[in-house]
Amino acid sequence: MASKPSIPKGTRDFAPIEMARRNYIFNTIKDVFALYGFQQIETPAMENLSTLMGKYGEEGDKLLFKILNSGDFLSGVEQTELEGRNSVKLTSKISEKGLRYDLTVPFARFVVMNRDKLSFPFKRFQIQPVWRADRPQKGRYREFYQCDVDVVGSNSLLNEVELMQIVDEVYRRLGINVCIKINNRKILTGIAEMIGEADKIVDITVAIDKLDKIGLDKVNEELAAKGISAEAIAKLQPVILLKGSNEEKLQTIKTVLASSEIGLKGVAEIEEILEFISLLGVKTEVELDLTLARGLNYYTGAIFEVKAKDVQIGSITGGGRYDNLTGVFGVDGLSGVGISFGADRIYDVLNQLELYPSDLMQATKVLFAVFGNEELKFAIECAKEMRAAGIPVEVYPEPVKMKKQMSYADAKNIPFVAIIGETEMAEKKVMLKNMESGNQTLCSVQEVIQMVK
RNA sequence: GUGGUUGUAGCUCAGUUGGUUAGAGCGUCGGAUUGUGGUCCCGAAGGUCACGGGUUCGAACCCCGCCUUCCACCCCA
Repeated sequence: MASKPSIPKGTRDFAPIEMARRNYIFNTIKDVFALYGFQQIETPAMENLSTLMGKYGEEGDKLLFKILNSGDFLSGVEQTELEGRNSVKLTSKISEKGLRYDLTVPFARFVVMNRDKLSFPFKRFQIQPVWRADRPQKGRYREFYQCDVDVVGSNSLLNEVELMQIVDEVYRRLGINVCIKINNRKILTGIAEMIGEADKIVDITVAIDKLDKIGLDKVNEELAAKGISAEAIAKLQPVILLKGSNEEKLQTIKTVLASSEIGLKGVAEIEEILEFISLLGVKTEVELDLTLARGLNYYTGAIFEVKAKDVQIGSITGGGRYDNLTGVFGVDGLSGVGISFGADRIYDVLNQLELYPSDLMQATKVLFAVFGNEELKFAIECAKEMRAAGIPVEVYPEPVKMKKQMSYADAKNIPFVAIIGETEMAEKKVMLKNMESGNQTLCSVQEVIQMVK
């Protein structure tokens, strides 16, 4: 007896209903991307480990899924190395490929390898699964999809503005109320300078990013634990607790950062972006949030995060500007800005709010139900004619009991059943039943096409 | 990676201090109805109680291990 089948921890199957919903999300996003001239690319599921290692920090390296070399993967390993039991060292000998951890690093690699063919600014989007050997939780998987959209090779803030228009449009189409939070890494850097802890910028941002979640006291505790001076923490308080409209916040922060060149640059960038946003009449609420840091420390300019207003869930979209995207692969001077839509979380939000269009699962329009093999032949000819007219139809493949065939149509939410028996076939017609009303009429295939179109 | 939690029919779950043959609802299949689904009625099939050890006369239940689920950290989408 075979044992019960299973799938690896943190992975999922997607049944038809889930695929219909996921495709609805992906298609909505793709349609909007296309409106702004973004082009789709794909990269391999696996990359060379040399491409991936060291790009996500020490923690990230641990979370990479590594692929065992093919064939006799131990052939190049000495006995002493095996006995040494040094996993990290051994890994590099027996594995040279890994599953991608995100879409940004493979994209940077792609840009470097194809820079002769690309014209810049290059606007690309990419929707593919990524893998992380993290411990799964609700809404956290070992295989999940990212939807990345980036512009590389342009420093213009117009790119930031376009990305926010895209966010605005995508969520308008999906019917989700959201708030876009923005910040700027340069402002954070300026703040760190002003409180005299410039070298602790990463620790500071990681700590204040948690304000929403753990509260002010815990944030201050964490700051102290990271070695930030009490004086610096005190100076930080007014910034963390900043309230009011975006204009008021900007005024306050300008005075705080008066002597920080980089800080004021960040403020100016935010001001320019907000100006465009109001000029374009973007309807989504845009809020300047100085506690927004996004742990990733490769951001260098604008930072975005999108939160659903009606559902308690983490951010559903995030991103920012990162200078020197391709520097690690030896090509300097290419700045990028991009965002990533969290498809799995958007899926959860749409589920909770029941915002899916009602006809998502209604693909087949007509089911042909027959009483015998002769009728079956007639049915497949009718089906061919209807498909040629662009109408999705199915033929029940066996002349089983009508009850069974009707149930099938019902379960699959097919709106019409074309019943064919001896009497119908004699007239070269079908008995078309409307499954919702229960009414049925005898009609020709051409008439059926007109009725269900 | 740390600490906790979960697993019983296809699904959602009951199951007494350890005691005969492990139950229900939904779903599936069949019948009522030999040309008609979604409601109602009748019936049936379906289980190595996640898996592997142990304790016991006896284990779904107690102990150990292991996998899985979910939760809080860490980190992150």
